[in-house]
Amino acid sequence: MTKPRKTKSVPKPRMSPAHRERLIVEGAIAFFAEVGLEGQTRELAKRLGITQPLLYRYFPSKDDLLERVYEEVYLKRWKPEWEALIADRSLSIGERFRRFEKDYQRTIMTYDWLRIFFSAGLKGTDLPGRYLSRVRDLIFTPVLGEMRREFGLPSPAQLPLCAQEYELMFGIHGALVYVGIRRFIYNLDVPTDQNLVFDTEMDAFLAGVGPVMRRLVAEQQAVQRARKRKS
Amino acid sequence: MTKPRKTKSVPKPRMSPAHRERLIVEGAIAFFAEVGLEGQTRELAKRLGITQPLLYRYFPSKDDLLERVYEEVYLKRWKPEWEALIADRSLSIGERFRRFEKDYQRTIMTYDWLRIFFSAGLKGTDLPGRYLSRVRDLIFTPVLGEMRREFGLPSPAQLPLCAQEYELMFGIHGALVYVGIRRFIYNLDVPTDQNLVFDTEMDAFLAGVGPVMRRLVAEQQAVQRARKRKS
DNA sequence: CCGCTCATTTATCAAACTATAAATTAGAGC
DNA sequence: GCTCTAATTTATAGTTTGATAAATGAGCGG
Repeated sequence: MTKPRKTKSVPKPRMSPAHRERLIVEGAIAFFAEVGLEGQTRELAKRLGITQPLLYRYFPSKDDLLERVYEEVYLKRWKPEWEALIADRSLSIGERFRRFEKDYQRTIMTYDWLRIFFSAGLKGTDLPGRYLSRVRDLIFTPVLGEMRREFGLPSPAQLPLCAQEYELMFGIHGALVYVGIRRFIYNLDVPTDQNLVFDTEMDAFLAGVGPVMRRLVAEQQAVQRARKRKS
Repeated sequence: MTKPRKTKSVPKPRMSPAHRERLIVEGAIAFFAEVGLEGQTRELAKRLGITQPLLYRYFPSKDDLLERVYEEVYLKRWKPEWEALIADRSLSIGERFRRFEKDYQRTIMTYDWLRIFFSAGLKGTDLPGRYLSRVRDLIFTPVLGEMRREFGLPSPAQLPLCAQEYELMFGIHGALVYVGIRRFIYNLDVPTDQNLVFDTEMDAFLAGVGPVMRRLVAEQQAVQRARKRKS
């Protein structure tokens, strides 16, 4: 048992604005992830051990604080090295994609990342849209191009990537994210060995993607030829 | 332009409790799906064209109304015929599973179903957990059993289904649900031809699942043999 | 150790929240 | 038509919300 302190004895260290701001942002990430974006500023302040009006000295409004949270969680955690990895032809595209998804999933599969992402989506924010556009343009598009190459199929320049091919990418991506959804959104137990789950999913995907892409390309080419014949 | 009505001329049909209750429940489903479960009873009443206290004549509290919404959307939309379909050996298990997922996804891939499901999950409700347990026990378990059979692998009675095999099922399931997530939670455009997307995903899954299950079973058997040798 | 800056708190507002009690009135049964 | 049940509204209590203004006091520079 600790010695009883004098009343009101809690030490109140005065902080530099920079330090206090960091504490608020980090506290806000944990707080809004847990209770949702409708969480109340009073409750957040209580958890931070400060008063609620102090929040408004650092952020003009609750929405501004939320913007800052998005920036911190989604923009700052994006790794430019991912794009380089995809382009590295010293590995097979299957292996490159496997390594990318492994690190990517490790990055996003957190309580904070997933719960705030879904809360923002439900709220109607354009955050998920902007974020997934980036994934599609910077990752999926080059991956599909490399797969076309490795399977001996026409390059995207010769035969544009079709929606179905993108859906294949979103499919495996979604299958992997779904593990995190079950864990952090649905509060379910998922197998402890995430790597094993990951590899199993990825094996099944890589085993199936080649034949399906071949078929899709063949269908596209048939459409093209039919069109040419007509004109 | 319509003729100006007399003031207060809006006709106020008095409804039977049963009818009014239906209107409230259906309005509540649409309302909470759109604005989230924190949506306010006043706003809901306004949309229904009734006053807010009237809601409390039909439901003792907001939480009771929400419970009713869950029941209506999740329990009432479950189709017992799904379980029969899976058991029907006049079709290959691949075809049975394809047909199940096609109808299942058509059932759940709605604005209401998905958005309320995720809101409830974020809120901490056990709804997603209970619901997915049902899917696992009534669908995934028999499907995996049938697949073992069709691939000439040991039955689940001989060699229990392992977590990895369940993850394969959750994987394809998640890949398909992810289409709905992108559409209704993230507010993104997804390809208009849902059936084509669906078939592409399912083709890739069915092409890959056989080999992977064989490998998983072989690994399990190796573990079993090693254990037997030890004892 | 004095004074001033500014980090932080107290006090408070106006609006919006769930929920309840009492007053109203539509409409079925006679 | 009269009456009475109950569907519905008005009025309102009691909290809680995001946000602001004014008061306080910690701690640095001198």
